[in-house]
Amino acid sequence: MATTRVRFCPSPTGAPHVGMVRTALFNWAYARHTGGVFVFRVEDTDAARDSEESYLQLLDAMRWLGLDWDEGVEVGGPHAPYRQSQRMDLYDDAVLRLLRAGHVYESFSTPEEVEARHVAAGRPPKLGYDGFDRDLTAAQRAAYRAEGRRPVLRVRMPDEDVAFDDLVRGPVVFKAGSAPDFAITRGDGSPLYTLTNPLDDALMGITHVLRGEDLLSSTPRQIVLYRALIDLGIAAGTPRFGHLPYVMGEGNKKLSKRDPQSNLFHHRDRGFLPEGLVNYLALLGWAIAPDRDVFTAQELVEAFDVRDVNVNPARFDLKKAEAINAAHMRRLAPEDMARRVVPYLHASGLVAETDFDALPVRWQQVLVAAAPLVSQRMTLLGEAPGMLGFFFAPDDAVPIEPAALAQLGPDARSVLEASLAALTVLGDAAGPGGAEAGWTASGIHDVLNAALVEGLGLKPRNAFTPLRVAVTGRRVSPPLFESMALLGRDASIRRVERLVVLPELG
RNA sequence: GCCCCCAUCGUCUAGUGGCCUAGGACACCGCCCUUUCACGGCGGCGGCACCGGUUCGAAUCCGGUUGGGGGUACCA
Repeated sequence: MATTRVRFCPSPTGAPHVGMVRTALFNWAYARHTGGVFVFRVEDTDAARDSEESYLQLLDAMRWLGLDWDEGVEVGGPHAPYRQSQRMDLYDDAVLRLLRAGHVYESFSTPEEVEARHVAAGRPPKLGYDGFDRDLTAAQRAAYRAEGRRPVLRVRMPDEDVAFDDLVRGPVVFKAGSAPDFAITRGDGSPLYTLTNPLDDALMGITHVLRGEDLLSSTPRQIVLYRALIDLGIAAGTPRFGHLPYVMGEGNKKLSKRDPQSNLFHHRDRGFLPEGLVNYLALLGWAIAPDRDVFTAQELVEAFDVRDVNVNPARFDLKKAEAINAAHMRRLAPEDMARRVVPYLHASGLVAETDFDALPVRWQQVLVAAAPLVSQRMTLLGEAPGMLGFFFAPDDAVPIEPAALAQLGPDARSVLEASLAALTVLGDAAGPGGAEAGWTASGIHDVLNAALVEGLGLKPRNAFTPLRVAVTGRRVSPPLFESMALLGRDASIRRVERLVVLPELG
């Protein structure tokens, strides 16, 4: 059996779109699942809309998500180059052969003329090209050229139904005459997507075309072009097509490029894990099992088959995406989590370094130790600064939320004073001879519990909330005693002392 | 206008004629756990668009209706 060859072939226009990424993901997963080849080609034939910046973003997106490709831009391969802007001679050659064989013809009609003919004949104006130039004589063509007109080349559509078996939708039939003869070049001779996409697929031996549903109705045209390419010996056969459901936004519309949620990098900036996004995107139109929806890319690859892809459009649901991401967050090993959090800490100005390895060892240790405390409390890495910021702030400058202060009762000061008295008797660390007196989470808990809950008869909630505010500045924080243990004895005590004397207190 | 696709809880989905008085997840609401917030556990809310057929039997098959979406470019 021939090797499966699939491709991802975006146009570099604008920022990477989550719908586009989902298409890339399914192609990648299918290639990996079948042991096939994943080709990454860039379709930059529209100079007016394409940009180098967008091309770079595409690479960035694919690499970030871990969607590696076997052939294509940057890595090369037997069918290089993989940017269509560098393949123009190939297109020119194919166009010539198509024209000589009579599969395409020169068309001089302007859109305005076509429309005028429809109107004159009492037809709706927007019917599409009418085949007017199909059988122009050489003399007529010469006359048009003499007027200064430059023709586009059109493919003759057959007067018969075009059918194919869609990998996700099953049999699809387009009625004869429903697609007009279509252009494959512009008037200046430059090739259009309608030519370059199927031609490159043929040239690159693509066996399975998995793409968005928006291209479903262009499939009969591509099949007809493919027949011509087969006739010319350029294509070995027609690929199998599979049309993936849309990714929808709010309302019932395709997720718009204008919507920030459509931008992959928007989600990365907020702190999505690539694992989380890959997992969530795979859920849009596919399911790994009836009762499970958290899985790794590897598990996706093992289970993925295009034939299992759903036909319905799927709405991008940020809440669900975040929940999936949170599940992956909890799976991260402490050091892994610590490393990933650093860029977000840096972005918030909490640390000067952008990279974990550049951090002072003391802070590396704090981060790794704090990771397990916060991993199940975070949905996105972007929450890390809020969650961990108090570790990095100077003791006398920990920001204290007004709301956190406001919730404290009138006895907060006395609670803090009692805490101080209890804490100061605690040693620096758990000594070999006196474990109960060490500055550890359990040591701190025991001594505080004895002083406040048992001693003063306070409810745990009332006893520990003032301390939490003193140490972290917030009403919500990582576990208090573990945080104090990590922060260290001196820093913890200084922070409590600071709050005690704060005039705003009670 | 014409062509094509689609239709299960609010959302993502499982379901390919009997295992379905329709399963899971997110969201939401209770309760439990608990030093906050979470995690976790338990429970609840909530759906086969409609009408006909086929069949002993239909969410599943067929036809239609309605409702969405896409295409109909010298964009991709």
